[in-house]
Amino acid sequence: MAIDAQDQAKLTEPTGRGGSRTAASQSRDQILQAAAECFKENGFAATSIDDVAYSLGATKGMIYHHFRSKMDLFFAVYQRGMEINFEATEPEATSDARPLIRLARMSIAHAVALMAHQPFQRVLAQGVAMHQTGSTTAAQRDTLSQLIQTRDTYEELFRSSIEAAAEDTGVELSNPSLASKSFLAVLNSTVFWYTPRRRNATAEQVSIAMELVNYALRGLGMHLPEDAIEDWKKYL
Amino acid sequence: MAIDAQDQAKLTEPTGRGGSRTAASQSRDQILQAAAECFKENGFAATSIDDVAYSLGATKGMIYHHFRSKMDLFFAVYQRGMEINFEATEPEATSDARPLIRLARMSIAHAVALMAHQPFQRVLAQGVAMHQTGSTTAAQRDTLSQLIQTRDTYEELFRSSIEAAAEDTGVELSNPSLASKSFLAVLNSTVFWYTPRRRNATAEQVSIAMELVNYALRGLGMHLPEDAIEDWKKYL
DNA sequence: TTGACAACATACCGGGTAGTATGTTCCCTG
DNA sequence: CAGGGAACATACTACCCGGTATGTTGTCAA
Repeated sequence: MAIDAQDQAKLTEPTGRGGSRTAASQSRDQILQAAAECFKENGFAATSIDDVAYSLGATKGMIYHHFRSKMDLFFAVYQRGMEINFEATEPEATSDARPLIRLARMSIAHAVALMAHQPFQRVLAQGVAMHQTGSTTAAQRDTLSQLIQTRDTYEELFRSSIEAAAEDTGVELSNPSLASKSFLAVLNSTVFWYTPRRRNATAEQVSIAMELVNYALRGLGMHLPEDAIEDWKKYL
Repeated sequence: MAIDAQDQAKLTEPTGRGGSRTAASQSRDQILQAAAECFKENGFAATSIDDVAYSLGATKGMIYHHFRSKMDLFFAVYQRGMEINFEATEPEATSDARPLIRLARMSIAHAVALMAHQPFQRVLAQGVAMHQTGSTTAAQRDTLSQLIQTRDTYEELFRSSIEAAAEDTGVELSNPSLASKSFLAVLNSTVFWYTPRRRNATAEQVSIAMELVNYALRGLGMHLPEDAIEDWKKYL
């Protein structure tokens, strides 16, 4: 449902003058960005629609023109966050490099995306937390389950990559499930403490990401190969 | 302030018949437990005082008889969580074993305590998140800062232990701050996915804790020494 | 016996907020 | 140049919830 709206927005993008985006699509993006920021700041429950609208210099009516409910808005932000993650890691994940190289590159890309789009990533964390508990209506729980499943798929991507790398490098994983959970815990840890510096934040983010991946790989009994870093060195 | 009330409760504990606790102290503990559970389930903002009261089979008046405000209740739960952590790790932290052994034992104790008292630990995470943002009044922000400082002290305990172990084992930490953050991220990761099984959860928890510490230490370039495990083997 | 206080329950108030209903403006199409 | 709909703003409602004020019951000390 949310996907349809998104696709529709993309299809109608080239409308208007000079190839600029549709007003609707632009507004929607701005709302998502603002909502992500607000949800990150105060959490879903403590954020009012008026808060989001105010941060846009708009009113509640504008938000409800684009989203049916507060939950819908939250779901859209969540999905956008997942899109960001997939777009960041997919190019590396589908490459035909050696498993360890692939895993390392995926991980760095993931860690960098995490820091570059912090608000959305925090919403992802909140969404997972919401799912672990109870989120009111049955329909919402259904939608949320679908979104969580997307996230599970994403984690599965890492898990299989980890196992492939383990096999290729001859490493024995005593508990693959726990190992991949720990692995991702390290990569995702920046969500809780990282806040971007002034300018040239990219260099900082890449640097941190490399250190984290280095740590996470050592935890698995592997070592970060030089080949995996090369593409990122230009950002430092 | 909250400490005073707690100490007072402890001092008056031996009152009444048969050495049983004061009714007040007992009620307070029950409230803390129930509140931790509710905050864990739905988060601070989405949890109403009525929710907590209902889960106790009591009413709002009872809660407000023991706590001035919802924030006060939250702070008390937070502090109880910190007490749990300190009590779990302090015996190991102050031992005179070799640094690596000390670090390993502290870490296992910490990881086990985390799983054994999950609701409180999730409240800790929420408290940190609250502090990163803005939490209304100045007085609250003050109190919260104090509590966060307690947590910082706790993390510092680990960081110094990590550096001591690194020096003792001749390991070079390229970035000690990042390393300790990653280290704790692994230990704390269970908060987001672990839910206790039926009976004999302790064995499961100890098992998971050992695997996590194993991973976290390898990330630092160290290895979990056998001596550190022995005390825990009796739980398996 | 009394009265004073702890430990609650009940009743109530006021502010905030999700959601809706109804304007208003502007652009695009026929 | 209608007129219809998209893209909002304004106005309003109903409800939830934090906090308070007040009532009720049991206990214990004088």
